[in-house]
Amino acid sequence: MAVRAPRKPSLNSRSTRGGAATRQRNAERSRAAILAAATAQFAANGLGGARVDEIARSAGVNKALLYHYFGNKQALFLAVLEATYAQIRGAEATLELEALSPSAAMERLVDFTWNYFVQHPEFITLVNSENLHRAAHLKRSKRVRALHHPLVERIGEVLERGAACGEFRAGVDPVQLYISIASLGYFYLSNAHTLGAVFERDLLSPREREARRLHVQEVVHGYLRPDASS
Amino acid sequence: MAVRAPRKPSLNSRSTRGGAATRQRNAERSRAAILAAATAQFAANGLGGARVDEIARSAGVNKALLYHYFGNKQALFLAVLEATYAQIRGAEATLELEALSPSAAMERLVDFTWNYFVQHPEFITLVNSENLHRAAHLKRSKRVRALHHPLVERIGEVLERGAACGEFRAGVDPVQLYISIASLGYFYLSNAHTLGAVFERDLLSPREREARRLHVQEVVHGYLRPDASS
Amino acid sequence: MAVRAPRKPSLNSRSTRGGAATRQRNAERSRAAILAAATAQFAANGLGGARVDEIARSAGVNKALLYHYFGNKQALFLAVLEATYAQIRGAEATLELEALSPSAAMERLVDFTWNYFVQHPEFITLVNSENLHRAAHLKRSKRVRALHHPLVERIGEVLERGAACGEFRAGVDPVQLYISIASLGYFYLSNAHTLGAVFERDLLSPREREARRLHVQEVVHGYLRPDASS
Amino acid sequence: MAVRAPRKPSLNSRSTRGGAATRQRNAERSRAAILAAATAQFAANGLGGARVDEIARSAGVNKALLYHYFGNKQALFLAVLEATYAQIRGAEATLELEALSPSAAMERLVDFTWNYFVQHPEFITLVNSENLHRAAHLKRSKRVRALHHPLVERIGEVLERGAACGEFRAGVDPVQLYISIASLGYFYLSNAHTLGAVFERDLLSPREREARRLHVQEVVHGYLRPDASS
DNA sequence: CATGAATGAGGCTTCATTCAT
DNA sequence: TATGAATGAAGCCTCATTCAT
Repeated sequence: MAVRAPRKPSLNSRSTRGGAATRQRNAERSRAAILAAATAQFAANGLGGARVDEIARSAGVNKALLYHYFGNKQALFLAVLEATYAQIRGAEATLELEALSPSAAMERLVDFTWNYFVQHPEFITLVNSENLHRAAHLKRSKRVRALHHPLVERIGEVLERGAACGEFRAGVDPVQLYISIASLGYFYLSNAHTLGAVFERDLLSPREREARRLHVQEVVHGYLRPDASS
Repeated sequence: MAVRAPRKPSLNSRSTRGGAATRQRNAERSRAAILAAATAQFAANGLGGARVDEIARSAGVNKALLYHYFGNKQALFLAVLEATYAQIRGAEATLELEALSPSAAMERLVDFTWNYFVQHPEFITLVNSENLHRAAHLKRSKRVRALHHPLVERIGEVLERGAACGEFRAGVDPVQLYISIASLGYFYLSNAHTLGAVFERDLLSPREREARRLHVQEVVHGYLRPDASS
Repeated sequence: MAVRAPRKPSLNSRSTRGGAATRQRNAERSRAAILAAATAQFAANGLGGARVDEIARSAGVNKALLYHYFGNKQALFLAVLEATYAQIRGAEATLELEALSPSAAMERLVDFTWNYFVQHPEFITLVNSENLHRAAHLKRSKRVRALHHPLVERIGEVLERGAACGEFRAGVDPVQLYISIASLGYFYLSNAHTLGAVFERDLLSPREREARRLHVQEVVHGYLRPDASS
Repeated sequence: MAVRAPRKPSLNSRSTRGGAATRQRNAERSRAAILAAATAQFAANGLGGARVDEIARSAGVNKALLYHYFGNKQALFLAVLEATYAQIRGAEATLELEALSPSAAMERLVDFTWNYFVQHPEFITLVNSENLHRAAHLKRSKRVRALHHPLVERIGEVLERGAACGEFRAGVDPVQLYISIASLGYFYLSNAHTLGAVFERDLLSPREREARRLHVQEVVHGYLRPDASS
């Protein structure tokens, strides 16, 4: 009555063969599967709209396991956010901007950023969802903060080189610039649906997307080029 | 002696004497109260996160009345969206860009856009929420589409005047430009929480906000100024 | 997706006839039905063992209504406790102990207490459950405290009269005495199952119950009678 | 140089060399650890409220081991109950009541009972929990029944001696008396939280506890003393 | 025009228990 | 003897929506 009745042995047990290695591997695999499924679900529906049931189902595991590994929905969301930021900053770190001329470095950064957003639409929705919650989860994460120090430094270095050799205007704040570079792509893609609806243009067609990429390059380049009169 | 204070009639007190006209007025008042409450709630929590109960409560009306007027949550959300877009486009329409030099007109548009976003944070969350739903509601609204034709025309006119007199570069797509102007402010404000967390800067402090406004002006102006070599 | 789909009209609506009075009456009736069902369930299974589903089902109402009226399981439990204490103290208050001789008054109080416990076994389980939780709910209830002031006063008055006329020993603390009177019955009934099991006696048979009632009377009377030597 | 501190072997460390004997010893240790942890958890939360997870964790063993040794939660609960009853009856058996005068013997029994309840609060909660389940577990245990025969006999012997020498009234049922002795302490302690809340007294303070002990002695003695007139 | 009562469906989370080694 | 991985069932609670007046 008040005590839960003992569970009868289930009949659909999966008799996975394999040694301790298999178990171990499955543990990692389960965690990864949950994280991947959660990323997809949170991206598609936001934190509030995602369903734990659906995440577990599409990860191929039991809901209880999800809670065993991640604690609760919000902690899982934070885990997803951390993995997501680690991914973009990790990819970004391979750009080797130092090896390029300032203009070429900036062009590559702009292209990378745009392309990353295009190829990882989940990044945008996840970050939007986190902003709806005023970054409540991210604020608690030291890991994510640490990821961003090198980014700012690298951009600052490019700007300095560019200013020194006369390719760029001087006095540009690397954080402001990075936010602008991100803005021009992120907003376009994040708001493509409403913008497309109100301006009656399919902003996500390949042609329009390519046009936008060029436009962003032009805006950034146009802004950075030094004043004609100086 | 104490004079009894007149009882303030409740928003929709049924004790109001009067015929159809009074009833009509109360109806209008109720509708408006619901819409205002819904705007606040949807802005604060998104479509999925907003609670019909809470909207009704904070509007001071019964839930059933809300359904009576608006049908369901999604229809209410669309009503909020339409009102929200009408508001920004209406305010924008009073700018009288035609009366200004191209540069001044552009500056005013940029300032207006930035300031509007700052002063109407609900606009951003509402539009984000609609984008999470792939503009499913907006696509059904003719009203909103119509609101945007004049905007594009007006910007196009400024760009043409600017190109003609040499103040601006030629060949700029007004839609692309408008999206960029919006991007630079919207993204900054929409993502201020996550950006603030990862860059460890309070991007919403008055000082930082003013810095951003100037930066946006510079980016737009820097981009539009004609090439030095031409 | 993220937004819950609208509910289709249910087909099993109960077309209760009747005017506003019916509605009103049903509201009270629903509350009362929930409280009664909750009392039974909490008594049978304790706070932790009771099931909200079962309470709602046996009250003939929807779970959501239960939450609408009572907030949550614990608040419902407190409501049950308050009603339960009000009941016993209310019944007790009709005893008119002042109209009886001290001995007769005490006898009546002992009988009442024993009989109440016998006839209201739910009282015992509910109070036990609350004690398992260290009276966490009761401590927050002013209502219950107020109920007990008259009880102590009334017992004190009987004791004083008894001591004055030589029927009782002097210096008895009314609270200690009341606790003892309650003990002798409550413990017997509350622990009848374990005591019955270990002593191999059916302590709840009518004969044994009557024997216990007399025993309690004797213990109380034996204790209160003044010392022979004095 | 720093001398490396010897690593304390974990409770069930598998690195322990040795044959079956060692394994046996660890097994015993694990069983005991589980039983102790279970006693604490069941006492603190009742059968329904205790968590198998928590028991295993605080015993420092794996949950599966717990099931390996005890079968299931309810069987573990019974094991705890049996050990608990064995403990109190074992301690009681050392009282040597036969060596004392009837009055002194009774006083010692009352004191022992009270003190045991004070020092073993887990006894009370465990027994209460078992009563909530109508002694379903205990009824199946022959071991526990056997423990209680000597108790009844010993009390009966004291009562007879007391009646014979005129110290006690005649005709007292030893089971009734034992239940009353237990009642007066058990109920007070078991219900200290609710009684304290309603009577607004801290019944568990040292001073109040001592007052209760004396009161119980007085009640038992007052009841047992022979009638003055006879 | 307005309302308090009521509900079905589903959401997050917990828990006793078993599996495979 | 011992364990980490995994799960089915169920528990508490919420929420958009409808009913009856």
